[in-house]
Amino acid sequence: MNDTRLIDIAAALGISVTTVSKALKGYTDISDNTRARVLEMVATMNYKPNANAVNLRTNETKTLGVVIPTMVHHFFSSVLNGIIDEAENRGYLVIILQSNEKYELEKKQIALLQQKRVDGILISLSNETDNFSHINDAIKKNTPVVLFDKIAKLVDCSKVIINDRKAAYDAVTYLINKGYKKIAHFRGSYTPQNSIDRFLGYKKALEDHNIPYDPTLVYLCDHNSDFEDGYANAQKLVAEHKDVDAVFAITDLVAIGIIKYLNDMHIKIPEQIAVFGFSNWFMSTVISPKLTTIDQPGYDIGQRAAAILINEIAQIKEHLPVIHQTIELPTLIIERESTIRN
Amino acid sequence: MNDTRLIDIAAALGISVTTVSKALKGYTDISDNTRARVLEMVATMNYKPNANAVNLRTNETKTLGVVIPTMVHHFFSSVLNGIIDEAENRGYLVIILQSNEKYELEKKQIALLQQKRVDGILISLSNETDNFSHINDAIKKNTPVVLFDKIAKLVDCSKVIINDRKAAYDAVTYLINKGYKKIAHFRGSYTPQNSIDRFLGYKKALEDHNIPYDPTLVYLCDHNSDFEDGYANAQKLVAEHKDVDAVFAITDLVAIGIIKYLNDMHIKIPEQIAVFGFSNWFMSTVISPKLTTIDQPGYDIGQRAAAILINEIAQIKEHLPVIHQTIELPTLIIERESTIRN
DNA sequence: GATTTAACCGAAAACGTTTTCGATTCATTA
DNA sequence: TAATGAATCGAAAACGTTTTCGGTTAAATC
Repeated sequence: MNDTRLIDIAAALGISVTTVSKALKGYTDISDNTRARVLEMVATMNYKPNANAVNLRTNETKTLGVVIPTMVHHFFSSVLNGIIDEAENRGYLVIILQSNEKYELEKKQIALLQQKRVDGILISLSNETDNFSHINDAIKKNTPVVLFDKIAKLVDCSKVIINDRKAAYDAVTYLINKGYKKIAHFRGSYTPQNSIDRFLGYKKALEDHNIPYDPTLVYLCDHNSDFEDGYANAQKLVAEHKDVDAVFAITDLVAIGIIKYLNDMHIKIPEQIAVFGFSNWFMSTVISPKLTTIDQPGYDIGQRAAAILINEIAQIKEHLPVIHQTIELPTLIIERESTIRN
Repeated sequence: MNDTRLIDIAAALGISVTTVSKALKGYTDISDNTRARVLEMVATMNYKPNANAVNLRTNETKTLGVVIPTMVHHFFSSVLNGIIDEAENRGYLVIILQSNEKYELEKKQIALLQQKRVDGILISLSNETDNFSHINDAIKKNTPVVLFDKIAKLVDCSKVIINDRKAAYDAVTYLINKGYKKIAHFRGSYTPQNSIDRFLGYKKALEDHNIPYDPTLVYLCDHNSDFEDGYANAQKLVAEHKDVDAVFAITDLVAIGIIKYLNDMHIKIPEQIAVFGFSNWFMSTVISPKLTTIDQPGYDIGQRAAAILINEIAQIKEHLPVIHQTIELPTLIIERESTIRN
């Protein structure tokens, strides 16, 4: 345990701890000569500041907290990637916690992060969460929060999202323009905003193109596994609606469940039923047929969210007013085999 | 910023900071009465200890550092899941850093973690890493390290791995027993231990079953994308060896690249060529045909690695001798369509 | 009644920084 | 020559805890 401290290099140089500290922090009342000597000794003694002492004194940790529903998920791991990169570039480290889609756990994780005194928190809400007092509590205590992906409009903080409603609208419009007449929607549970928005986009697109909205064409996927939800509901769909010719799924995984079932039943995609996903997972290029989907820029979302958070941290530190912003990142239709009829 | 401190609740109760602290830490020289009063006041004033002050005083951070090649990867996100769960259960938080398979970055990340004074470090080595001084340096400075998955035998620390050689041996033996005669191997780059071991397992299985080892049947996949490596090398394989009837791939992703190419060429799997993967990603149940593979218990690996690390931290703290252990987690053949001939 | 013992509490130091404020030196100016 | 100013440096307090060690009270023992 050869941790050299400020006092050690001060002793080695025969000067005071104050001078050493000041030399390192760029104070102007230190001569170039001593500064050079300090720098040299720091290098030879391999001095690294004790982060705990610095944190205690400066009252910041240079650490960000992240709470996501689950980490084993292509989209979220992409987001994390963006967060970690941006944070590291700006001198922050990242602590990651999972909510497992549970409200109580999400609440506990945020409390943990506050106790660790992270400088800011990034959250994608759990599906269960419909009470935001734990978030507001953190904000009130001066810990800036940025919401991403699964957000709540009611919370007063910055947000980074995609326009789920528009993306869904575009997807369904695409299907309509391709000539599909009877389009089903496999939706997610009722609380998450993006689940609601994608449904609304679906409905709006139908209405704008004079296709009557039929609630029996909407299937709810709110069990544990998106994949199995897709598979099971595809079975119901085929049984209940002989004449359906396309499905817009809330998730690639749901879509892949659908494809799986249709393949198993030897129902031709897209000749008999077309499938449209959402997220553009890697997997969707590998499945057969390749899945048409919406590209959701996970890395960018993470990166932007971290950037905004770090800026707000800086503003709070300088007692500047912080203006919350909501950033909407563009999505793209990725057209592949599952919707292209010859 | 209403952070209540020890001194605040001491003042509210008219007692000393010492007494409050002791009451909270279970010292026996505090009366039941005052302890109760302290506990109550702590609750009403919502006191949370300042982690930085505690860390400085106790010289520990209750934080673990993790360095992995990449986070956007099913196996590694599973491992992280296991690490985070175990850590949280034992009162630790986790800082995650990526090496992007670069030695220099890996080195930098470890230095960062040391500076943050994490209590221990978990690493899966980058493919580039063939010098381990940065790891040994951390160990020498009394920061325990546990290696997992991509390890180096030369480093003196605990390790959690699977028996790659045996798993590969089992896979190839399975193929041989199924009647496959000419089995190719798509291997990984030359430095990582598990790449080497899987290759050796492949070779040994052939030899033990009197099948001559043919180096031209071994294809190197060491580019950026496993998937594309698999696809490209499958093309070469089919061109160069008309009579190959099975491939053992180092990764599911490589295997899926192979499947993709064979599907594109309308080469029947497994009738013409069987494919065997490695890792049991979720994706392998979704591809068509479903992929036979080796199940690699990512979550368990992470959990065990974290558990060992935390135990070693405790032992070091109590000045007990720590005995490094290497844990080998069992793997399983998951038989699916890509190798089952009718 | 004097002494020991047990029960309970607090003063103070320590962890390693950062930062304020004052002190010292030396050259410069009136 | 005395006063001013610039250039350097250091003492000390502070951040919020934990822990050692000693002190005080009251009950128990001789």
